[in-house]
Amino acid sequence: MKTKTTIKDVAELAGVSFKTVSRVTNNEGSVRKETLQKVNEAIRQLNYQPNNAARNLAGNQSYALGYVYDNPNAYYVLDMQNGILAECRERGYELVIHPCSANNKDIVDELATMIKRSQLAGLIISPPLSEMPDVLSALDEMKIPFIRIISASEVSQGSSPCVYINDRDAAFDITEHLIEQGHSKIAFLRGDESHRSSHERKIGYLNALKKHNIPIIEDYQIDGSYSFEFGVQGAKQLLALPEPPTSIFSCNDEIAAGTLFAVRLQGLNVPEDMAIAGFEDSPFSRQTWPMLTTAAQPTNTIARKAAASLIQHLGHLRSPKTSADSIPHLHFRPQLVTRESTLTIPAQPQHE
Amino acid sequence: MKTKTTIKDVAELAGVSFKTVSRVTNNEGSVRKETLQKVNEAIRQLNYQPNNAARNLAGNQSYALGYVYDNPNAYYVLDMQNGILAECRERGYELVIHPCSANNKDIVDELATMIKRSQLAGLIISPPLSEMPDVLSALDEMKIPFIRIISASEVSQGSSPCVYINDRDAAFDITEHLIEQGHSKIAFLRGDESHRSSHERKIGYLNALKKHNIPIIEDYQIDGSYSFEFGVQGAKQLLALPEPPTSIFSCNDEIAAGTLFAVRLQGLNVPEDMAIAGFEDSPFSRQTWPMLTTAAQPTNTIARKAAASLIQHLGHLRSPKTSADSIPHLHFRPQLVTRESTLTIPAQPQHE
DNA sequence: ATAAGTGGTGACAACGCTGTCATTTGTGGT
DNA sequence: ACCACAAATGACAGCGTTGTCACCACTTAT
Repeated sequence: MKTKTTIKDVAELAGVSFKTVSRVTNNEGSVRKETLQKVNEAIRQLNYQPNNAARNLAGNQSYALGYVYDNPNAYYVLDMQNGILAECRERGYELVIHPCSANNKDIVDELATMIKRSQLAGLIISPPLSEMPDVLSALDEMKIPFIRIISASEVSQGSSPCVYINDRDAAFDITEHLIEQGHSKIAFLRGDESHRSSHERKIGYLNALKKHNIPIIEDYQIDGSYSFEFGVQGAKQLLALPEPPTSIFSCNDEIAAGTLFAVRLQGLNVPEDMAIAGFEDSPFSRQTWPMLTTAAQPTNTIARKAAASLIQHLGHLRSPKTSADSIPHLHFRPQLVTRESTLTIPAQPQHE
Repeated sequence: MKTKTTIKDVAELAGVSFKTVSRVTNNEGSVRKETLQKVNEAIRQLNYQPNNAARNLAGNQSYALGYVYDNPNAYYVLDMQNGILAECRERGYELVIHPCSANNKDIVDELATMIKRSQLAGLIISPPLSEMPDVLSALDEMKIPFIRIISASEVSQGSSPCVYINDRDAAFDITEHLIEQGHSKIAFLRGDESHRSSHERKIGYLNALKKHNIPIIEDYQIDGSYSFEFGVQGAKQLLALPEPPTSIFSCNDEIAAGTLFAVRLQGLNVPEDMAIAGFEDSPFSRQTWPMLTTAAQPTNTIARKAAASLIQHLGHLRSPKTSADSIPHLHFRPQLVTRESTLTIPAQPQHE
């Protein structure tokens, strides 16, 4: 790794004091154009990279974000991670990832320790942790800035900045799509209790039924978890009903894959005998036969925007002159993606 | 975040000099038991966490590892990541993840910049980057310690420390399993050219055929990529042959899922008309119908061991007295997991 | 001409820790 | 009891930055 080039080497080459170099690297302003150019040239020549450790130490601040999650969905996590990372790289931040268990009793202590240890400047939190009141209040108390991704159809309990995912209306769209396909016996397999998304999606489902005056049947609604296994089990339960549904809206693609599995195992055809829809547009919704109708959300973009928003906020904290102190709220609504698993009437022109 | 507790606070409470506290936190030895207890007690009481920035700066070293990957398999990446992270947390290291593109022309520069920027102490590299000679030699030149996960059946080109995954013999096992099920027309769908694993698995496949004196048919071997789409396309190609195979060994589960999809689309039954095996034991090998026979590797454990090994090596670099300077080699052999997609003759007792 | 800014720059302390080396304390051999 | 030597501890100088404050060279207003 050659001999380390420090700020002083740059200063010498540029013929200025090392403090001036610091001014340049930090965009502090009040540097003459001429000087600025000399310094930048020197930086380029020496391929100088400020030492983060020294920076953090001297500035008593940190350029590291944390991503906290507890999510079984590998695709989702990786999408989030990559999105955040892209933004971090661009803005000169580090990313510390922190997988953890939401039902760990000491989750709050764990987070506190981790924030301290890694000297984090801010946190990005995805569901279900982002929806746990005790975690949020603890974080508030620690006075660590954070942004969270949550499932909600509208801005809710004021306080902390959020990225809102409108699962409710997206689920409404899916249900309405099933109705348009001629279904009135539509079942719903709900995901984890602890994820607000599962409730939101259910509300969307119910709203669509109500709007179209379709009777709501208790037996068609089964609560479970975001897993393949539940999809299998839920489908079996539905098929055993005296009057089984003709379509099943599963709360995510994993459940839907299980549903599909079980339905086909019974010798039924999809979508003719049973239409099946998922949610999330995870890769394996495209790897089933037939492919699954689902709702797509731009997870990577969501993550990037969340990170960008947080970083911007941190910047404001540092220079209190521009006290646009609040992080703006962001909204996303997953988009319906229709595929073979629900298309009984002739397919309309597709966009995929 | 309260008032920061520093090493001096601890020293004062324990009634020793702050250097002694440093000795304790760094396990330097030559501290009396009695003193050690006092200090530890003080650390506990104050919930003291050494400041990493200061540590790195003063010691001119770093407690951060990098995980470099370019892999489309979310489950694999996350497993690796979690394994490494577990070890890092335990040993007081940070983890910097670095997804990148192996066919990026400037990959070497990119890594150099990243290593410098994040002040990394060592690297963990997974395929296919871990198998690219130019990347390795560049890393060697930078003198950054690293450990890599590679596909190989035996210790090869000496140099840098590796974790060896014996894909070859595992593929042999799978092929032999198909043979035991009565197949002699066994096709092989190979994954990416750039992943050595795809070649190793093919060699294993060929070895098994040879051992059992089964003729090797060129048309049964198709090269492609580790993707669902290739599985679909490859299967179609095989089924169009004048004399199609009776079983297909797909180079990983994703390909196998595609294969399954295409085979069933043709109205064939699995495993009766066509047996299908995958590789990797990724979750969705359990989410197909029927479930896929595959080979399982303990990715999480592999990752942990790799990280542990690297960290140990870094420790040795610091204290050159114990100059066990070489990182030991580690070997893993994926294990055959038989499931319905290949079981034509009555199932033997299962362990899952 | 003189006082009062203002933008640009530099000197220097401080951040919390590790490395080095000097110093103190304890131990065993005589 | 004494010395020699090792073990335990402390004093202090950095590590590469940022923050603070002082300073200088100009303007601009008097």
